[in-house]
This record gives sequence, C-alpha cells and structure tokens, in this order.
Amino acid sequence: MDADAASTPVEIAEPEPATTEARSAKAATIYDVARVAGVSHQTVSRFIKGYQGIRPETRDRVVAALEQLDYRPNLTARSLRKGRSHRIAALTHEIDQVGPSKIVQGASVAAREAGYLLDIVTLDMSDRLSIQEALELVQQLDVAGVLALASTDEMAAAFAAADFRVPALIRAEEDDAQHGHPTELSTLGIPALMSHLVALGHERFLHIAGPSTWSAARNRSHAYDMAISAHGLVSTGVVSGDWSAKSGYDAVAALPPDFTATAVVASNDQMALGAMLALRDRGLRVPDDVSVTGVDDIPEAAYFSPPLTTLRIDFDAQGRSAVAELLGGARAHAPAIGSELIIRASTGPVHSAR
Amino acid sequence: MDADAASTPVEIAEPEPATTEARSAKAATIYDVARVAGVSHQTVSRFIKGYQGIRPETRDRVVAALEQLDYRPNLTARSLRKGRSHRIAALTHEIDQVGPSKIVQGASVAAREAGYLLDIVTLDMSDRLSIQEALELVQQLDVAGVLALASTDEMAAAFAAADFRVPALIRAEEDDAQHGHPTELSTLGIPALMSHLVALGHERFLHIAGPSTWSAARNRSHAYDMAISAHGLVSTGVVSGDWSAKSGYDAVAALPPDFTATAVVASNDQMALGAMLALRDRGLRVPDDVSVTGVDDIPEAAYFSPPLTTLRIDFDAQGRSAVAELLGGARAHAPAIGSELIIRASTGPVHSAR
DNA sequence: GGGCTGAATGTTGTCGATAACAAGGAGTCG
DNA sequence: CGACTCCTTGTTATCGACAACATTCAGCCC
Repeated sequence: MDADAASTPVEIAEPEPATTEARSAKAATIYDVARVAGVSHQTVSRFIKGYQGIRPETRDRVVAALEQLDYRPNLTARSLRKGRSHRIAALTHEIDQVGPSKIVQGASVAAREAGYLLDIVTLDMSDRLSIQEALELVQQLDVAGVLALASTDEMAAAFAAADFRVPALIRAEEDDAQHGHPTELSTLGIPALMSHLVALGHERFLHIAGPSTWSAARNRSHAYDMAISAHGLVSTGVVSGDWSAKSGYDAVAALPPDFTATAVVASNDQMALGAMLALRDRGLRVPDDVSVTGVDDIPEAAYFSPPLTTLRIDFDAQGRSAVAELLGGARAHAPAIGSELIIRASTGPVHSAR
Repeated sequence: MDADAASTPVEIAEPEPATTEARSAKAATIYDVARVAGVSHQTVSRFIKGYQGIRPETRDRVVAALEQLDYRPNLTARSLRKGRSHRIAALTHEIDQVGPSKIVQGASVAAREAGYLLDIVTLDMSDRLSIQEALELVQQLDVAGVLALASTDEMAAAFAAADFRVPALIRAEEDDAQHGHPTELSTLGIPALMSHLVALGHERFLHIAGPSTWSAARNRSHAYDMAISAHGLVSTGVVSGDWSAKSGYDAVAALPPDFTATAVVASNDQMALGAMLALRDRGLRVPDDVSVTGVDDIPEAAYFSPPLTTLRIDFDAQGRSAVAELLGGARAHAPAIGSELIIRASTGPVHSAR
C-alpha cells in the first residue's frame, strides 16, 4: 500500500543529489518482510539468523519476500539491541607516509574479515589538543574497540588518562630501553643492518633518528646505540628528523664540512632518501664515499638512485595483528613480525679515506 | 532496582582483555542520569539538545548527574531513532600510494568537521569480486553516504549497478575524451607541463600512462595526446604502467636500444622515479640526455635524484571536496582544484643529439 | 479421547535515544 | 475566585532488530 506512493512518478522536490541515482525508497525492515510474507517479524528474524526449524513452505514465503523487498538488515538497530557495534576506531597519524597508510590498510582488511569496519580518525599524534578531541569523539562512538596505530608519548599519555569503556590498544612497542631487550619488530633487524655495514668495513657512523617522542624512533635509535657499542664503533652523531625526506636532507646538509662518517643510518626510508640527495649535493657519492641505509622498505626504495639498502617491515601484518590483538584479546604479545634486511646499492665497501 | 544487580561485586568470568585497563562499568544512559538527578529522562535529553526552557535549579541537578556519571550519548541509539547515521563509507584503493592516502586523510578531516566519521573499506579497485563484496557490506551499514575515492571502470560499473539508498559519489572525473574539455584537476596542468618541455626544446616524447581502466589515467593520457598534436610534436610511444615505480622502470627498460625520445612524461611520480632509474641503468643521464616528469608531487619527489619536475595535486583538497559534495549535495561540479607545475632538476634543455 | 509433548510460529518487552503528547503549577484576568 | 494562559516537566510511543515468553497445533500415549 505504502509502496504505491513510492512508485508514483512524483517530481523530486528536493534537489536530487546529482551525484548518483540514489535510494529507490527507504529500506525495508523485517516488519515489511513479515507483512509481505504473511508471517510474524520474528519468523523473519529467525530465518535470517539461520534458525533451522522453519517449515519449508513458510521459509519459501520468507525468502520470496526478502528477495522482493531487497531486504538488508539494519546494523544500527542490531548493534543497539546486541549492545555491541561493528566498528573499530583507528587513530592514525596523518597518513602521508607509506608506513602508516599500509598499517591502516592491513588493519582495515583484518577488521573486515572479522566482521568489523575501521573508523578512521586522522590526527597529529604529537598535538595534545588534537589527540584530546579525537579521543573525545571516539568515546561517544560506541565502537567495539579503539586502536592507536602509532605510538608517541603524547598518545600514550592520552591513552593512559582516557577512561575507555571498550578495549583499547595502542600499538606501542614498549621502550626497549626500559626492558633491556628488543620487543619491537623493526628493532630486531637493526643489528643485522649494522652488521652488514660493519662487514663492509664501516666504522664511523651517523644516525638520523625519528622524532624522539615516537617509541618506534626511540627503539631504533636504541638499537643503533647498542650495535655501536657492541661492535666497538664510532658514532659521529645522532640527528633527529621528523620522518620526512626534507628532514633527512637538512640533517646531512647541516653537517660540518669535515664530517667523517662513512655510513648514514636513517630511521626510515624517506629520511634516507633526503640524506642521499644532500650527500650528492655536497659532492659525495653513494655508496662510494658514504653508504646510506633506511628502514621500512617502501615500494619506491628499490628505485631510488641508488636503490636503498633497508629493513623491510611488514606493515600489513602489523595492522592485521593489531586488530587481531584488539579483538581476540590475544594478549599474547604481538606475534613477532620479523623484519628483513634488504641489501641494495646504497651500501658498499669503505674506500680509502676521503 | 535492577541496577543493584550490576553493582554487586561479581568476579569477572571472562578474561579481561589485558590490552588496557578498559571500561570502568557499562556506560551510563540518560535514564541513569535522570534517576540520579531526580528528573525524567526527557529532561536530560532536552538539556543535551540545548533546550533553554529548563529551570536553573533543575538544570544544575542534571549537569551534576551528567558529570558524576560521566555520561556519553550513545550514537547508535541516536542514529536509530533519528534515522541517520554519522558515518560515511569511503572505498579506497589499496593505499600504499601517497595520493590515495592523502585523499583519505583530507576526506577524513572534512568528514569529522561535518560531524561524520569515515568508514574505510580498502579494496582492489580493479577486482570486480572485491568491489562487489565491499558494496554488499557497505549497504547494510546504514551509512550516511558512500564515497569512492578513486575511479576505475570496474568501480564505476559497480556503482552504476548498485542500488544505493543513500547518496553515493564516485570521485570520477568524467572522461575528458567524451566531453571534449578537461574536467579533471590533474589534467588541467598537463598542458602547462608539456609547454614547459617544449620550451626546453623537446620534440620527441614518451608517455608512461597509468592503467587504462582508471579514469584519471585516461584523462592524463588524453591531455598528453592533445598537447602532442597541439604543438605538432612526436610521441614515440605510450606505455601503460600500474602506477608503481616498478612499472615505470620496466616501461623504460623494455624500450628498444635506439629509442629517440628526449622527454618521458609519466602519469605519476612513482612511475617517473622508476623511469629515471631505468634510464640511468641504460647509461643515460637525467636531465642531460632525457628529461622526466611526473604527476602528484609526492613529498619525496623533491628529494629524488634528481629532484622531479612534476604537477602538484592537492589531494587533501580533493578528499575534502568529495566529502563536501557528498554531504552538501553540492552538485556544483567539483570546484576546480588547480594543479601546479613544479619545476625541478629532472627536466632540462635538449642537448645535441645522442 | 483426554492429556502430554514438542515443533512451529506469534506476542510482548528491550536496547538508548528522540518525538509527540499530556499534565501539573504559577501567574493573569474578568 | 474560577477559567485560562504559559512554562516546565513527565509519560508514552517509536526507530529496527533480537530475546524471552506465550500460544497453537499435530502426533502420541494409555
């Protein structure tokens, strides 16, 4: 009956969003389906849940009605009644970097496989206010969980202070420095990376670190320090960048003219890229005069000039495991996701002193 | 009364998700608040909506109760009642590329400003099955709108076939080829890019296109063709890549030894990067022997060796405008978002014939 | 054949919020 | 001083689904 109204050709009063031939009517509910099928709404509900004890004849009527009305369950109503939602809030750093965005992607896929959707909230992970706003928002969202896909001190503090009523997980590797042994994935590979450089004859190093408020940056730097002392090497300096290629460039450009490092170890590929260009601009060749390494192995790294030696991080797996841990309560500390040393042309043997 | 049951200290049977000191209790509802304040739930609701006609004394009690219980509205219930949700589904291509991820970021911010959240669904935009699944999922989600943040033929087809009950927008520039004049942002800059190369004396070009099922790729290629004929130039070939650096490398590596192009115009920065490395591997110098250009201006482009001449695309604005258009019904065709020619060292004057 | 059992289906209540309507109380006026 | 406002607050219905309980009806037993 009501359906008739919808099928009469009325002219659209409100401007039809020209974007797409949207809605054909309002969505059908189980009550609509029940009416069409001549059964009670509960029978429909039972069918949808997969309940077996429905007489074939009844079932057929329901199926037909379902089909006819193109019924789609209303997840909002279901969530309300069931008291659990199908969304996970993912707080992520502004994703102009490959790492974070791949993590998001992995998390998104894993979430979907588990029947959840990812609500993305991008923010500046080092801006306290921005974090505060985001958490405020997230808390009214009745999400099934909250995931912080990167860890800064500010974020960790905000998480600790927040009173989540749902599981919350910050993908924060604990600080290695506090625990004495590496827990973080990327860290695990740094020793291998350093050994590779040592094997090439390098003894004097420069480290371009990430922002010190990022736990990942701290861990990598810590691993660098450990390797330096373990091999009895010389660290000619540690400069902090902000993960960007520009900061890598600036770090090297600011070095004194007579710096003596023969290997530059950057905490990510972008900074390594910037460093390589700065070296070149200073008239130094990579790897003949100076070797450079990164971390992440972004897809472009293999095509830098020269191709970059780096540690491959499986971001996708990180995103997936974060979701799994959050949902599964799989508190078993994040399954160690290995990193892999990828040797390319940006590292080479030490030549005679410059 | 029932509340008493909840307040008795029972031991938790189910394992407490160790991930975080989660929930302090179940969230308070307006009924809880009303009980504490000694008013009806409707009064609480009124206060929350900002209704003014509440006696100051009553108001104070409500405020106190709200505070005490740390009340947060349940958006799910609100959505159910109001019949509209606060989420937008964003379908995006696997975001290992900078462009898409920045678009997502812009969209996310814009959505949040408008009181919405972005539900991210990542998928392979050229995999029909994957698209189908995603749309299926999205349709039960009762989102306020559906946004496709990239446009492929497959996606466009799926969108056309889908029977959305909510506004849906595919960030699909129409094909310029069909409309005769450029509608897409990036396209607008290609003429400028080509003119720049022409001014440097280039006459023989190679184009590395994106996948032909992507409308953006087609538009850029079309603009390239137009420029070629407009200036009376020679296109020595058009090769299709898949947006990746690898495909750019392969495209150039596969050229015959005697190719004569002096300028390579790639449809994005990654492919340009790959092309530059391949040229170098063939013993050619950039830009002395061959000039190379990209499109996008990813943050790394300025630090390639050599820094890349490219078209800067404002992805952030694209994401924002997509959301605005979707929500506002602002059908006014996407506000032209300009692109800007960024000239760097990867382009230079043509030297004497090789 | 009355009463029992169990299978199939229907009725009513609930989740947490908003909306519509109802009602109690103070102030005004004839 | 009773009727009539208006202002404030309370009561009931509703969104769409799921859950608990209630009912109908057929088959079976003694």
